[in-house]
Amino acid sequence: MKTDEQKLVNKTELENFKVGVDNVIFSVDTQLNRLLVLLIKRKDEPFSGQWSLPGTLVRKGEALEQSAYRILAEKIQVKNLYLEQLYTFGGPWRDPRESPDSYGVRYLSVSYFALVRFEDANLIAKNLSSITWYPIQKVPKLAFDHNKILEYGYRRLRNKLEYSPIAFDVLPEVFTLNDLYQLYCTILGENFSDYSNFRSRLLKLGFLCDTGVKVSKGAGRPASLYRFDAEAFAPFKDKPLVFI
Amino acid sequence: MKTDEQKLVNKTELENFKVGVDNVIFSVDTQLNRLLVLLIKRKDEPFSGQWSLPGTLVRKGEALEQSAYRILAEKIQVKNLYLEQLYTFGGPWRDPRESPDSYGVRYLSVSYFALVRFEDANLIAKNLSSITWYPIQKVPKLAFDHNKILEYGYRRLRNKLEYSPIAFDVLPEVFTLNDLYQLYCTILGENFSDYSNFRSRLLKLGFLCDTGVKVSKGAGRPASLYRFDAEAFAPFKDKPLVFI
DNA sequence: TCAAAAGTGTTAAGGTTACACCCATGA
DNA sequence: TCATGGGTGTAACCTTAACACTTTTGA
Repeated sequence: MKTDEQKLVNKTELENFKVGVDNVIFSVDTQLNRLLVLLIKRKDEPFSGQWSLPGTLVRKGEALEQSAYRILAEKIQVKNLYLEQLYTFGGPWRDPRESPDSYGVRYLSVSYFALVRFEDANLIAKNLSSITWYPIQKVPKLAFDHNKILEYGYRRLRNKLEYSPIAFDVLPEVFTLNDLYQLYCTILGENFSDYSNFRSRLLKLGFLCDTGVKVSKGAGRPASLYRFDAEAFAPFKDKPLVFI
Repeated sequence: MKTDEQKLVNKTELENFKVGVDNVIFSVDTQLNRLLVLLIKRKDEPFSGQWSLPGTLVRKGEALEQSAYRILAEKIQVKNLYLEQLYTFGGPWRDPRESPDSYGVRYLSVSYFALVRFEDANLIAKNLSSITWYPIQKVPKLAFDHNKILEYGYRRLRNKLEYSPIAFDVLPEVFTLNDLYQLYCTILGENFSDYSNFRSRLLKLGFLCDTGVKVSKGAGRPASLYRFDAEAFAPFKDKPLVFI
């Protein structure tokens, strides 16, 4: 039987942690106009066989962001991406392995949110049935608290898109204004803005430059290819800028 | 001498963590029109004697936010506050105790940002020279990476104030529109907006209700006391709302 | 020559800014 | 009666939203 003294000591005892990084990786399939999120089928316990966000535990000497890039690189080959820290979920009993019968340490998750270019993202997997792009509307029940993390990431994506130039990290070097508009529509939903108003707002900002090159898409007038001019954008950095 | 095999094993070894919570606690002295941040003088190694953000290590069974509230309650008595998670700093070598000669585990910090009502915040300390409100412009070099955390929190505070009703968590139950304006001025700097425009914008939104009660401040016309009407605000929740 | 896709222009409604001005009180 | 702080009004300007219209192409 424990004395009161012992109970007090137990109460103020520090928790030991393993730290994991979970990535919410988004991509936009511009052909089918679908917003996708990358999911992994777990092959180990806990939650073996269930879909989850791609994650990993942080290794000795590894920075958190480094860990996020590592897991990303293990799952997909990609040239262009945007990545930022999302939120930290660290309450007790997130992970069954916390049980004293198991490892007896708490599992904290630092989540990151990424947007990658769909066209040049190659999935890496021994068997491709264990990794897939899921349309955001069709995501099933995920392992751990990953549905909550995903929801959080989705909200952040929509906000970021409205007042940051992250779209250009994920579009090809040159793109038509319609490509850009479609990307916004896919993520924010139709009728977030009229095309012609979107167009004039973006052009007025002055950091999209017309390359002069035209590209034809079946019938209809050919579209100009534009380029994002990072230098012309510089003055807007850290300023509240609205794209929609 | 290590074999290549051993090196590889070491490389993929998981890190063990202690998790700390560090709070960036802001307050506004409306008398002197100063934005203040709560700092603690450390009395233990490492960085003994240096100023730091109030922080603590997470205990067994304790949620992160719970930990943030605990350290806050240990340092100040306060009735009204706003608190949210800020960012997680978890790179290697943030803390000298990570050294193998010391505890040999990594110290990760989940930071929280809080805004408290200055008037009813009583500092708790055995000796008051070890805890103090610092004007934001005069903050010295802090322990660990706390200056970086503070800077991050300061940016978040300014953003939050512009499009969230956090000011009302920190104002008295009833307040004059000038009190509100002064709060905004102190945090965002003068000339963020004309008083009369600020006034009409806020009143048009319709969630500030005039109590009819007047209060006099020396010479001059008495001001109406207003109350924040949380119910009338409800429809604006989760909508992008701009106060400035 | 017609439909499709790209791109331009117009207009009404509403918001923002920078003020000038009126009101109520204490000294 | 005047200085002080509170409160109202307004005209010029800018932004937004909706939609009509022109241009350039392939079939």
